[in-house]
Amino acid sequence: VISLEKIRVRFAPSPTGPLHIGGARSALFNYLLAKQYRGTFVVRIEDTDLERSNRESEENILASLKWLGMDWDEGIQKGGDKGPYRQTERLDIYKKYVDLLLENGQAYFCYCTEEELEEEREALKAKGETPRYLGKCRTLTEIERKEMGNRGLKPVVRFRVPDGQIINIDDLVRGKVSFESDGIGDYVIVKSDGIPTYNFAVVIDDATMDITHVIRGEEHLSNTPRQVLIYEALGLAMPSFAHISLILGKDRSKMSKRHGSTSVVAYKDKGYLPEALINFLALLGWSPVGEEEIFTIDDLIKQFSLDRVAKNPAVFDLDKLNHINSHYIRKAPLEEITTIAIPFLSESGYVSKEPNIEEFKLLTKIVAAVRERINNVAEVANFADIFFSQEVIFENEEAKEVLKEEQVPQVLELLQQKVMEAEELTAEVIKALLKSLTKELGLGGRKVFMPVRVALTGQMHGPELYDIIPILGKEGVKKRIASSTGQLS
RNA sequence: GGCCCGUUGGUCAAGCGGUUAAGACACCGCCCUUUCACGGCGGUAACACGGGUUCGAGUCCCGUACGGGUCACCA
Repeated sequence: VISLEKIRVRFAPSPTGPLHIGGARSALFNYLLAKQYRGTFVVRIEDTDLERSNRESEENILASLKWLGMDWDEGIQKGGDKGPYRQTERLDIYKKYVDLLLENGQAYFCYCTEEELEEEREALKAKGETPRYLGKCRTLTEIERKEMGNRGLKPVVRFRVPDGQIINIDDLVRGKVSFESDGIGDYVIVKSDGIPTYNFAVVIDDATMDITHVIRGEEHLSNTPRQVLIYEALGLAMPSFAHISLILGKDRSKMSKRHGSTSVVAYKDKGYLPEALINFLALLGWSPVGEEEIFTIDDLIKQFSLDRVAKNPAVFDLDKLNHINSHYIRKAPLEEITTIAIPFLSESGYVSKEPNIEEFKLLTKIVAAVRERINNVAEVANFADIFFSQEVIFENEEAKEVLKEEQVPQVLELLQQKVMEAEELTAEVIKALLKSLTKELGLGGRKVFMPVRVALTGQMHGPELYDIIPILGKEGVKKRIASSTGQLS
C-alpha cells in the first residue's frame, strides 16, 4: 500500500488550546508511519486564526508531544529546508498561489456581507438544499470592484468551484469516497484581513512541504474535496489521505470536557505515564495482529499498519487506560515512579518538594508498597495518611468494629512487644513475627491480620503489612496502636 | 435540512462467503497469598432492523433506523 519513496507525514495542530487526546492519536499514527518507513515526521503550526492562536498553546502542544515521546524530525523549533513551519510566517508563499488563481480566473474577490450570506444559506436550507455560496460576486466587473473598494469594503477571495464535477478520493482507511462539486459553494480562501483560510493554506503547505501522506481526523473528510480541487487547479501533486475516526465520550458524542479530561497534560498531571497513554491511544482505532495488547512505542513502530485502522469511532474507556497505566506503573523502575510521585505526596503536606536522599529512600519504600494497587501515580497520595499521620483515622465504623473483637488486645500487645524486641524491621522479619504471633495465640490469620491492619492504618484494605511496618518503624507502630486503641472508648 | 462516514458483547475490537463468532478492559465465581491487591483458571454477555444475491451471509447489494462529521472570513 505504501510506496517505496521516502514518506513524509506531518502533524499540524492549531495552537488554540492544549494537545487534545484525539490530536495526540493523529500525531501518533503519523509518527508511527514515519518511523516505520524511516520517513520524516514534520510538525507545522496552523495559526491562521489570529484570534484564538497563541504561543502558550503552541508550547504546550509541543511539550506534550515530546512528553509522549513523539519527537519530530523537521518543523517548528527544529527547522528544515521547507520552512517556515508556522503558517503566519508563510503569507508570502500563499500570496503567490492566490495570485495565480486570481489571474486565471479560478478565484475572485467577493464583497458580500455577513447578512447576505446568512440569508442565502437560510434560503437554500429552506428549499432542502445544501447551504452554500452561489457565486454572486463571480461576475463582478473591474469597475464594480473599484467602486466597492472605494466604499472601504474589504473583500475576501473565493475559489471558483467547477460545476458538475465528481471528486473522487481514495482514502487509505475509508476506501473510495466521492463528492459532487455542485454540493460545494465557492468558498473563501483568503479572509478579508489577508490571511488565508485553513482549506487553502493546508494544501499549499502540504504540497510545498512534499507531504506524501495526510493522516488526520475524520472531521476533515468532508473538507477534502475542497482541498483536492485546489491541488487540481494549481497542478500540485496530491498526497494520499487517511482519515481516522473520532474519539467519543461515554455517551457516544464527540469527546468534550464534560466527559472528563480531554487534554494530554491533564492525564500527565494525574499521574498517567506517557508509555501508557501511547499504548492506549494506539489501541483506540488500531488493532494488532496477535493477542498481545501491551506495546512500547518501538513495538508499535514495527507493528503499526494503516490497513488495520478501524473505520468506526471509538469510545474513550478510562477503565482500560487505568488498566494499561497500572501495568506500566508496576513495570517501571521504582525510582522513576517515586520521582513522579513526589509532587502528589508533597501536596498532601507530609513530604518536601525536594526530598533529600534519606527521604527519597523512604518514599521509594512507600511507592514499592503501594504501586500494585494504584491506577495512576496521583493515587499514591491516598496512602499518605497511613504512612505519615501520627493519628489513625478510621475509614468507617466497620473498621472500628474490627478492633472490638475479643482477641484484639492480646494481639496488639504481643505485636507491639515483638516489634519492639526485633533487631531490625524488614519484610522477612515482620513476616516471621506475624507467623509466630499467630501460632502463639492459636488464632486464624484473619483474626490477627485484620486487627493489626486496622490498628495501624484505620483501613481494612491496603498494602502488605510487612511493607507497612518497616516503614512506620518501632515508634510509629507504638504511636499508632496507642492512637487507635485510644479512640475505642 | 443537504452531503459524507459509520453500526459485532457495557467498552475497545478480531473476522474479510462456510468459525463452537477470537482476544482485551469491566463485571461475577474459583484458586493462590493465614486479610485486601497482584497473578492464575473459569463464567455471563454481541453480529441494529428489513429486503435481496447465494447451496450458504457478521462478511456482498439495496433500503430503514440510530450515531457521528461537515456545510464559517474555526481549524
